[in-house]
Amino acid sequence: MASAKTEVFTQEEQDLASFAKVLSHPARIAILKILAAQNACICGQIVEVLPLAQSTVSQHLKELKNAGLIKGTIEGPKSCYCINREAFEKLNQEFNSLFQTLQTEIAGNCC
Amino acid sequence: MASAKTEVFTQEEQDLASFAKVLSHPARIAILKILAAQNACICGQIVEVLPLAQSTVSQHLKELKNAGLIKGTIEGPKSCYCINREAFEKLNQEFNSLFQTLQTEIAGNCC
DNA sequence: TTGTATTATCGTACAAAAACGATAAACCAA
DNA sequence: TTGGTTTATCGTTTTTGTACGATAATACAA
Repeated sequence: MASAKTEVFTQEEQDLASFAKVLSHPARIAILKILAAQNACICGQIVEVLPLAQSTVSQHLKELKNAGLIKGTIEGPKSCYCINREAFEKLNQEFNSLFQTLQTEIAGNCC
Repeated sequence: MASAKTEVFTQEEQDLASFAKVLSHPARIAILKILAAQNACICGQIVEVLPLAQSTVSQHLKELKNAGLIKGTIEGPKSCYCINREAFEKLNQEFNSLFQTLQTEIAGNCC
């Protein structure tokens, strides 16, 4: 937060940080699991399961959607959400790339 | 933040969210890369590279250390930090586990 | 058209994160 | 011991995140 002097960090670092931020709340992880496990794509079904107000769940869904991790379509008065597989494949790759970098490029630990 | 009603979410969800939160700032990702790439384990060297105040860098280092992602040892007046490989292996596994769950357990997309 | 159900958005309150300067703490060198 | 170097911590300010209730918007049913 604050200024963050975001200009200085690489695009990759900022992208990864943004994705991580979306995953940094247990409610959003729970929502993703719900979407993945069932066809419970309707917002109301998620509200029933989670102990959060409808407006709060809707807010989390919005963030997940803004990040591209889920897709949403309107079905009449209802809204249908589901996992965006392509996005997660990309995200998975980015994380793995970071992990590989961190684990392999160690020239020799000093601790 | 706020209450977060953390009691309701599973331990796995909370753990993953905590790890993600640590990675949710580009400065911390940059610090991890610096530690991995060089033997620049000294706090001062990181301060030189990043456009952040020394106190801010120290704060980020503390968070990384609290999360167990890096190890730190005191060398006289200096502090030496380095990547905790074991922690990253575990983190990598947890993320991969989540990604697999999200990508495989889709019973049939509705969007 | 009127009502009902569902979801999104607005406004607000509070908690947490991020940044910085200043200062304290720790250790080595002279 | 004194002074210099390095890092951690404290105090503060600003920004962001989280949560909720209330309300608006949307579309279907009667």
